Amino acid sequence: MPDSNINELVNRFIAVQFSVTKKAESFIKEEISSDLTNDQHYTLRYIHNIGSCTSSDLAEEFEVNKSAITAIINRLFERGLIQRTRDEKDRRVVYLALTPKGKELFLKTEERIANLVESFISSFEQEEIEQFINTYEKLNQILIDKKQLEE
Amino acid sequence: MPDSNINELVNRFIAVQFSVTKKAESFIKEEISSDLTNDQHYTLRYIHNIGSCTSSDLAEEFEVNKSAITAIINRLFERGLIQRTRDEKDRRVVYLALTPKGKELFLKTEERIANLVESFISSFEQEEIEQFINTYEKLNQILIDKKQLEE
DNA sequence: ATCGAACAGTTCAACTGTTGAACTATTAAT
DNA sequence: ATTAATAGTTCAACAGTTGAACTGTTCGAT
Repeated sequence: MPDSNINELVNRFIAVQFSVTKKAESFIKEEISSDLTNDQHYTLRYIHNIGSCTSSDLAEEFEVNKSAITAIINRLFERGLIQRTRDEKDRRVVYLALTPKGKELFLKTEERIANLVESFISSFEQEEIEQFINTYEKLNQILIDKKQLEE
Repeated sequence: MPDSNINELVNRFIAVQFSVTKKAESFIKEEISSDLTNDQHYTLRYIHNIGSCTSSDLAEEFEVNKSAITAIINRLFERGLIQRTRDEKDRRVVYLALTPKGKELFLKTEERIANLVESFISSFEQEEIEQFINTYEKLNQILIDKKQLEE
């Protein structure tokens, strides 16, 4: 790629990534804040999609310390949205899963978010948005690979 | 767009947007956390790019309450990175600008971030990344329009 | 078989960022 | 002139985060 353009592309990318992220977070918050914070929703989403996981899994996925996860899980646990189950074979491990109440609340908020996202992306031609998501997923893979190189 | 695909696109979009954002934030933090938090950097960036602005401008741009901006600005002010100047015509208004020290620190951290972003996007063919950023900017405009409809 | 290292998770203090209400100071409106 | 509105700050309360210290458990090398 010629150097003449790459700085401009980098700056455009930084600006648009920042702006879209801020606005998307703000729309999601508007939609769900009466029920959950955004981070609480993302936590429920991860556990729901994977079925059951540990604090360490979440810490790795969200790239934060385990103690940050403990704090989030404690709040969800106190509200009866998450259950903790000790592994009987390795008693250090605690499995996290959604309670029925947690699952119900998650599905409700996730549906609102999906409707929101659909209202945005349905403005595009299917081919354009598919190409966009394909490139976005490639970028994600590049980030994952770079992360693993660090370890 | 046919309904059969749109749910899948929505889910892929939600997943990849979340994952890229988390990882990007984490890389940036790794790069600059010895000097600034990410939010502090974004604050300096906005003020630097626009030259001079008010707390209210920042609150609108970042979609948070003005008191959240006061807290961030206080920390940057105490470190001598930002200066406050009262408007002599309308003495309610306070203009924020970077001090030389603030500008120097900002340029240093911004360069590190630009190098990071460049290392990611230079993996792509120029045409693909340009198309990606074009669509991303369209999406940004859709979010801006939707935001304005709410007001 | 034991004992020290490694691991999973928690607790705690300290910090950043956020909200929303109450407040100060100033300007605008009628 | 009095009332409204505006710009910004302060404060208490909360969510999220870090990093160190801790508990309890398992693994591994001798």
